[in-house]
Amino acid sequence: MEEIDRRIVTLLARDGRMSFTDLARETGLSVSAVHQRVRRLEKRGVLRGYAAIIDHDAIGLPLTAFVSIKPIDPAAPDDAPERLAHLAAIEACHSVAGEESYILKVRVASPVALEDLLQQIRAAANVSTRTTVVLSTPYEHRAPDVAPEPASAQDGSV
Amino acid sequence: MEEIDRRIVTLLARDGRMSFTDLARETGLSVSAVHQRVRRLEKRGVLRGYAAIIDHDAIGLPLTAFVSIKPIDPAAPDDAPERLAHLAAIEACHSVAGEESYILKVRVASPVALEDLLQQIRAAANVSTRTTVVLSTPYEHRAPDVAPEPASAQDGSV
DNA sequence: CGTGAAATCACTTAACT
DNA sequence: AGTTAAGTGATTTCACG
Repeated sequence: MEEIDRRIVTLLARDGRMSFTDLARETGLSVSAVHQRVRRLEKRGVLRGYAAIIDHDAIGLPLTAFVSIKPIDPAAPDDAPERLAHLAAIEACHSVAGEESYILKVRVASPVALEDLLQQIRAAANVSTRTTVVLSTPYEHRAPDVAPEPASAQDGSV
Repeated sequence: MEEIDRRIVTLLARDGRMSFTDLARETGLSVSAVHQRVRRLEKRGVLRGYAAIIDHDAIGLPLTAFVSIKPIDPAAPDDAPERLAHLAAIEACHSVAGEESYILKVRVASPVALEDLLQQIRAAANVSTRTTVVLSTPYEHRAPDVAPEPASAQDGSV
């Protein structure tokens, strides 16, 4: 991926609703050239989608936590992500190296809701849990520095 | 926050570039009524912004990790977030309950880049670090279920 | 891959319930 | 807060270099 695509990705990471007109101005290309590149980046999966950044306090989910999980039966097939996918409180699921097998990021309304969620997680995936409660979030969702890296496409499209 | 605002927030959390026209269709309101509500939600800070969701593999940052940090000198003032803010590899910084004081989410190009980043973190914030490397991410950035919660605004605006 | 132009559609404001 | 209407500006497609 070269210079202009990187610039487009950076700009959209910082403002997902930036217009093609503004992207064109910032990149020095014509509007339709930018349009073409954005569609290509979307199709290649470099731009995976767009999301509003929400204030979770304002929508009644003020409690964030990281939940590390470990299988009760280490011999059982590890399908925890699928078993947990129906729980809307789980925002993210990362498979990790170390003591535990996954780290979940969860958002709930209250301590009681967290307690309830943990029970659901343990029951659904047959795991033990270790929970780290977030007290405050100095920053989050910072856009990456898109550097001039290899970035070979996995899907063969170009 | 009532029904329609919650619906708007939900829709924009799932597709941050959804047009006002589509939002109007989905909510049963006129385009300008939706427009008005979105602007109000932005000003109240419920909608904090918009971002493209990026494939970090494609932009040369394929290594994600969680870095927990603990002050070397527990008596020193705790300004780790500001001291670390200049490091672009840090996507998020959460203050947490438990053994450590913060959990950072970081994105880097390689194991060596991670090693280098950890040294920078330790030096900049005078902390020890404990790192959990992400092996894969079954899911991330899932939009919340915006439920009918209190959601009292903190800024007094209505 | 790029451009410019044309048609369509979305955004934004205003005047008015 | 909502509506419709009207003007402006953005998106999208197309023909072409």
